[in-house]
Amino acid sequence: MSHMRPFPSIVKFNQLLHSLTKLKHFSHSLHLFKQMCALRVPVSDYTMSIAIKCCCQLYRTNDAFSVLGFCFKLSIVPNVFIFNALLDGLILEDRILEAEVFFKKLINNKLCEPDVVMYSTMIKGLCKVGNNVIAIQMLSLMDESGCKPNVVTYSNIIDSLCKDKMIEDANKLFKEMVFKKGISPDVITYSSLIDGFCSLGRWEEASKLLQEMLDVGMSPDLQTFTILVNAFCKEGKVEETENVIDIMLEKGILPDIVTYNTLINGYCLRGELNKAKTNFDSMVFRDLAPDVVTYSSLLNGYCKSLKMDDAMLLFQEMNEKGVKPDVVTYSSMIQGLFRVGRCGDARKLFDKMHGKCQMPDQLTYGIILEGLCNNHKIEEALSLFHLMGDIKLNTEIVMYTILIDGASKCGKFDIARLLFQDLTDKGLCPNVRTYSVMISGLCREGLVGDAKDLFLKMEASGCPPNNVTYNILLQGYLKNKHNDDVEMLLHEMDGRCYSLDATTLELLLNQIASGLLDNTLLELISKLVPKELMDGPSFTTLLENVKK
DNA sequence: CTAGGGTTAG
Repeated sequence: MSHMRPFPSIVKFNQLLHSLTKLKHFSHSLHLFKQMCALRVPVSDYTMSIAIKCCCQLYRTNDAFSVLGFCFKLSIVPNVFIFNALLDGLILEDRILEAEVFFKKLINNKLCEPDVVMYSTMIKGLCKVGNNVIAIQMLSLMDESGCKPNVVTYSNIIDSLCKDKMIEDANKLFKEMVFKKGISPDVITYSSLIDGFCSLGRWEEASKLLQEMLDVGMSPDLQTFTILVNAFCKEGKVEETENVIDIMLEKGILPDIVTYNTLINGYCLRGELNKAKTNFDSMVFRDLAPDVVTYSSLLNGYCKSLKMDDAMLLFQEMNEKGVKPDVVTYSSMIQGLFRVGRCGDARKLFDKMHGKCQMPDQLTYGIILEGLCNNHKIEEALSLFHLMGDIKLNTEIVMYTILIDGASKCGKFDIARLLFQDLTDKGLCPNVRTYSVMISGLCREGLVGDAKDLFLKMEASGCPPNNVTYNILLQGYLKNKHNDDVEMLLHEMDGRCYSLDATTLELLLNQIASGLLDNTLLELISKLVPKELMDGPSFTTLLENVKK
């Protein structure tokens, strides 16, 4: 095309760039764009919108704005597609404040009339930074300014609410969309809600939605099925998981790499390593190449089960296959090695990740601090902590909590106490975990009175104890024979609708059995036992209907 | 020849 004179129509060039962009070959597309400019091909506004989109998708939004400047030079008037791409780029880079300023500037300077896509993009950005309330305000704002929201606008907010576990609000908005606005939900809206309900274990409602979809003749797609697979195998519902896969295949929908990764990860989290490995093998058999997520998930499964030799072999295999381990992979491996006491090997891998330019992040450092503490290397952990510098920004309290827990578990409660004092002096606020870990440490030392004082201080400090804190203190009372306090705490837990964890329950029952605790407590205790995981048959029956 | 929403890993 570049050798033809005159040049082919710009439409032909645009089609070419468009195809590359659709295939996500953004840099190639940009490369061609640059060549076109060098050849002085008369580019159009559409060409510019593609170039700008490519920059944005490559996280080079600043460059995209340079291209916008180039538009003015060429006397190309930027259109709403160009502005939307730029807005989306800012949001992709989490530059929400700049996005808002840009959005307002476009409106105030009448550079373009915001359309439903622009509003939806802005709403997506607000949701992304956790500003659901403002997002909902913008929803009514757009309505007032005569721009009708559509199913995408609503789905953006609904999904965000679901992710924040605000499922009731999501459901309310869903109803508003359907009944007040007459906008029909599509497969994406349903999938978001189903995922929301599933992740809260609310199977009944999830299945009702799935049924509703089927009733209106809408078929779940690959992503909907992947959502169901994710929910089922994370819960250990093996039969249901396999059922979903079978149904997918019957409907001619083939699992993709994400579906397999989801399966493998889900099984690994349940310790079902054989199932995970079987799925790993079958994805290879189906000609899907495992990626870094696949390997990291399976490897994490091995690490969590302390099968470090298998993990090492897999780590080797991924390197041989040319799949580059990333910070997640290394962190999993390091955690596993620490857990089996192979501190030297953990250290080697830590050095290696630096060598491969995979920089440890906050989670990695947390894993290492915990690993060092669990292997009685408190001093090393402390010096690493002091060397960490900026990396611990925003997570310093997390690191402190790990160290406090580690020190007191090693019997060095004096260090734990110093650390707790230190963080307070620095003006850091202990969170519920910090307090819980401290209370646990105090109880371990037999200082139940101090533990109780700290427990009471939590409420006053605006950081009320949670279910875990209660269980920790209760265990402290039980182990230190503070039986008078036990009953009171149980009543409080009942009042707060808290429940006993397995360890605390066992401790309670043992003490009752051995006569250390009064058996009249049994009635109260039974109220605090969490409901069994609901294995209602409804989901299974429903899956049968999906087949039809 | 145009744009925006849902699924996976430490």
